[in-house]
Amino acid sequence: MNKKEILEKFSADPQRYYNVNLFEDQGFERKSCNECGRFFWTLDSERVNCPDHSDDTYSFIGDPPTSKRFDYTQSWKEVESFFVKNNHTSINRYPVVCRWRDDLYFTIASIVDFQRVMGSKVVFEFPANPLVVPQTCLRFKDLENVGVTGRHFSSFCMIGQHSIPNENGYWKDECVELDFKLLTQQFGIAKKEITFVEDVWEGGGSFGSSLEYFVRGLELGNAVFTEFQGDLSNYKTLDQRIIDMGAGLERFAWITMGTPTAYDCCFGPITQKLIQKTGIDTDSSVLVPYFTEIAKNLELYDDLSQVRKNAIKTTGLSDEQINRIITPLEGIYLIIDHIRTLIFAISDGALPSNVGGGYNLRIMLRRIVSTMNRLKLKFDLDEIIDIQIDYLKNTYPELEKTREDVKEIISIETGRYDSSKQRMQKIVSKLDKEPKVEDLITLYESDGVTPEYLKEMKVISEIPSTFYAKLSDLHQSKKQKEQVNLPLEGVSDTELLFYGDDPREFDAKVLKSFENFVILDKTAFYARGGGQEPDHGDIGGQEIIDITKHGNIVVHEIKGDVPKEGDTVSCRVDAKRREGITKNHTSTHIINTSARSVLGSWVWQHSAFKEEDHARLDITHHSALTNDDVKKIEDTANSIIGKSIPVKIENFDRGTAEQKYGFRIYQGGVVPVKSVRIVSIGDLDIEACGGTHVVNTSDIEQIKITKTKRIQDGVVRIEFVSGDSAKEFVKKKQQDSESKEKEEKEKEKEKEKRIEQRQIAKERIPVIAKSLLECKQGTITVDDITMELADSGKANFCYSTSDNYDDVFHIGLGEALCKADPKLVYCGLFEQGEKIRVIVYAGEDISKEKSAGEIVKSISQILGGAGGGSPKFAQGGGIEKSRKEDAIKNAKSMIIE
RNA sequence: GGGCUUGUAGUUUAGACUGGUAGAAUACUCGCCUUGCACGCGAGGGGUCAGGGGUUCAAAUCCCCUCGAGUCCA
Repeated sequence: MNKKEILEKFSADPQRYYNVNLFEDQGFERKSCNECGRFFWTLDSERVNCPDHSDDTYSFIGDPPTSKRFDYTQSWKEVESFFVKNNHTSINRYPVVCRWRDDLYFTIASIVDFQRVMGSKVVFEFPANPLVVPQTCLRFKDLENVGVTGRHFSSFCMIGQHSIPNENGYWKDECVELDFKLLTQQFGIAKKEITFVEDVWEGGGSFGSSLEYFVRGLELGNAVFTEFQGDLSNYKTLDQRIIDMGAGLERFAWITMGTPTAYDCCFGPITQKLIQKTGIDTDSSVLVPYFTEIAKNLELYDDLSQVRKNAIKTTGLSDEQINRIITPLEGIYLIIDHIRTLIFAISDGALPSNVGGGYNLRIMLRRIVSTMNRLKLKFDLDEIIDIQIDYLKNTYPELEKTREDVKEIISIETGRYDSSKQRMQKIVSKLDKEPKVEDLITLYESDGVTPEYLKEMKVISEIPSTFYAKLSDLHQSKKQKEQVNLPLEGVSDTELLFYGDDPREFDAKVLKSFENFVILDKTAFYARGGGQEPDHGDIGGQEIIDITKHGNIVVHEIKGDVPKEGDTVSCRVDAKRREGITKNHTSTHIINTSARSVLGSWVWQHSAFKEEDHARLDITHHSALTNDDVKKIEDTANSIIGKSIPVKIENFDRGTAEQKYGFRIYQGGVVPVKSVRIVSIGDLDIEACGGTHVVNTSDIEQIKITKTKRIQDGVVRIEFVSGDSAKEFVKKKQQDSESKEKEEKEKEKEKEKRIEQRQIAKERIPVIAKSLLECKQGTITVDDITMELADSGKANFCYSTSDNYDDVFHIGLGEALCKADPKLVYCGLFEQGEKIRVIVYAGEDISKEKSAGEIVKSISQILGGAGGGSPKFAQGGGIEKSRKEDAIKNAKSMIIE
């Protein structure tokens, strides 16, 4: 749908869409901008242009329009007290990690808090009406702008003012009046300063008119009146109209403070502290005109560097001033902003990683580190985190709980970046020529070396324009989820017996049957869902293959013939299997909470799988688990079992459950139902869960973690067994460890033997060599070594067939002998296990004539094997031990001839 | 979920394509020289080549599996 078309339509009928009581009462005039033609409402008779094109745009910098000054914390207190005074409920912010919506990773607007997706429809659930919320929102679209433009943040506080027009709530007139009063009465802004601009908002299949309110060119808020659904050619009024007013808290603070940038007044004491530390001269006669120009120019150019260039030109700043003041300030703003976002994200359970939204967090941390490196800033990140949390907890006290966890994650991630940079440098240093596009893609895909980094390191001068096109070609294959369409129309919902008496045997009426599928009026068979595998059993004697849930209808797939519709069938659930699965399911909850308490608050369930005899739980965690971690988690889990805690199951309205227990309940993901089933193990673990559970933790008897594995960056898989399976596993493990111990002892012995052999070689070789060489002619034997010496000028031959020595000895002896007598060929044959090995050493003078390699080849062949090597040294072997003597004879004939 | 890279003394690594005695630097220990304190010379200890399996007479090297580290994409 085209936004422009809707705006044209709405602006053509201002009486219907935009004129609110306030405008009538106060005498606002509706005008059209001389520059762009957009319609706006003002009390200022001299104003001719819309806020984007007015002369007073951004003139609040250095000259705020209010007599009062409010920083970030105070601004919220003002907003909150105003709305509370006017019958609004102030509610706590929702997590920035948007766990209640599958299609969003982070919370991007305050209205998202109250949106729940049910099927393909978005419904709104408000815990109060009207309400106001200081919602931290994360947006990564304008990351390049952060720190530079003076007003872009990677996370910001959206003041959400929401109302449903009914007996409690209100519609347009009251909304705009409240916003006007907020600005004029609470913040003391002159009425003439406020401009309302006509706009529309559309998204998610619904749309409505909106009024954006500006003061001196700064958009403070946007009141959206979500009213219609459908598209422009065919729409109808929503059953549930909604006021969605979102205002930027940072901008409220900024306009009252009039600082050069919004960053100067929104981060608390940390900004000044870092500026002092760096020793930047914050001369307002430089900063105020510069940042005012930046703010004004931002809309004029697409390219940020152009905006910057133009502002520098207009304000006449020197390169020296830019390098000394502006650039370091931009860096400081970026660092503080990014850390604030990381604090919120990590506190709410997100981890920097290479997947999904976690990648944005990793990028931000890397921007922080590389900015510090580039500007040679030496900041203590822990200190920045501490000061920021100290400040933020005035508004968000919950951040205190995760203070240390945030530091831990950031320090781990910083370390990872350092090592990955070293790696990148190493890879880059190995490049011997300028890489082609193909090489760049390989470097990027396999080694994580970005072309930007290569450009920075001056390996390439420009990023080839075809790079991104080629890259995206490589990743175009898309997977589609298989969707099974079953003829389920008109079938009524299945009564779920496993939430009630949960019988193992029951009779039920067949509502529908087709192919291999049976639908009953009620069932005690658990259908696949929530990571829990389906039950086994039989329906009317026919074995069940699979059970799935389609909406509220349970479909059983069976082997063999299906019963007739209308029949009553007797059903039996495989009790043993169910018991195993049930224990494993409750164990999953127990391990999840144990892992969280052992590892840290960032641990969430990523996914889970429960079978009869084994189960696995994937949790979010930054590193692979150590043996110590595993042991602690297991011990914690078993102590929970030991405490015999009852497992309580209650049903709640979803909104109530969220408010009461928080978003920790969504461990298993979003629950697309109005009423949630809350499974709680004391107050240790509270989750929304539809699975089957034991009555008391003691029923599980024992939990044993069998294996852990890092399955992707930021996710660790824990495989475990519980109940009888755990007992069996422990027993088997003990047997294994006994046999392993034996094996290890043998290994140890072998090692000792080797050391002993080495010692023998060291001691004996010089003695043997000496006594052999002392003899000038004939045959001599020392310690099983036989030497046959010929007249000078001919080859000398020395051999051993003793098994008392190993390879180290033979090599050592051969080397020693050949060094002393360059015309000697040494040949060692010895048995090693099932095989026989040959080592031949040839002296310097003789090796050209009688190559060790050739000799070995020949001998090995006789022994039924093969071998090879260099002329001076070679080795080989075979399997025919009995032919040892033949082999020596052969060698002798080859050498002496 | 898919792909790719990678794992060798305490540390940095060579050797892998082409299977054949695991080598160097640095640190460490000892000795000599020197006695101006990041010097020179010599000797020595230190490696389950991530683990397991396979092929082979022979595997750090080739193949498979597992584990760890890293990275890109979805």
